[in-house]
Amino acid sequence: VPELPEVETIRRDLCPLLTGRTIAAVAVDPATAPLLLDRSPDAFQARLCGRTVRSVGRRGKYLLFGLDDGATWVVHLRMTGRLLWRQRDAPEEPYQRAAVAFDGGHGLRWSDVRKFGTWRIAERLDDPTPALGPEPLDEEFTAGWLAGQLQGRTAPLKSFLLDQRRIAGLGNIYADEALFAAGIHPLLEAGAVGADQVTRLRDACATVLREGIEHRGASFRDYVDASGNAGSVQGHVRVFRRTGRPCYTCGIAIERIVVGGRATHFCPVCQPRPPGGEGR
DNA sequence: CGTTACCTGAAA
DNA sequence: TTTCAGGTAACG
Repeated sequence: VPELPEVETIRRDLCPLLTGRTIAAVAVDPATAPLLLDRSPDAFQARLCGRTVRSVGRRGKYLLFGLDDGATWVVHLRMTGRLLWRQRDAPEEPYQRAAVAFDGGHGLRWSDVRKFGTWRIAERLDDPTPALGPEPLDEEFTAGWLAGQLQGRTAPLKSFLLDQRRIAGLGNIYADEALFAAGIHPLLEAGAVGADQVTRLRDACATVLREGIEHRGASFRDYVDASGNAGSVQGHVRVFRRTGRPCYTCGIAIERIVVGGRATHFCPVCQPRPPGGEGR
């Protein structure tokens, strides 16, 4: 569900609401706790209560709540996780699995149909996230750097783009959209991307993610922002889930294949199959 | 590197 | 009833 633009939208919404607020209580559904938390619900609550939020950050698809004692509360929404800012006495959310009450009468509700989401606490000196590639909207994400990463890789380019250790934050929607914007077939071997294509690919990744943030994320299914409102990216995609519908550029029907176990959408004309073509 | 499992509900 | 879902970790 949430990729970089969705997580960034939530981060921007929550930053002014949470910064300076102090955690008053943490409640977690006991059946969900073993999947959600990195410790017992009691230990988690004890670790967070009384802490004040100093920063609300993001790294890839991880939300990072910086606490006043140097620790970081690390949240990953995975497929169906939602963080909603609600008044204390607001009714429980559908599939609400946890809640964090803050001073001031509001709190965060955690809703997660599939229970894949994770909360953990990273202490001051811990790495808050696993090893991730660069932020695609940062300066360090250059064509030269990307070319070096692509070098020698045999995986399909689509799979490369989804690998968070290479680039942090692209998911299935924006990977398909970036490949369309760059005019590259998703099955092209990563190491076979040409020098001119690398530059287009770098720019395409940054552009689709920036536009995704501008449209406040993609609500094809479960995603909503911290107020419960849908984004509008789904009204602007060129290929994602447009199987059989005409390409906005050339009019040919968009195709759907499976790459690395993920649904993949592309235009067979605007993203021509590479010569010597990958098959499957 | 590719495949599978994790969990649940909506859509086909 | 079966398939599919925007993510990742753990497999072989």
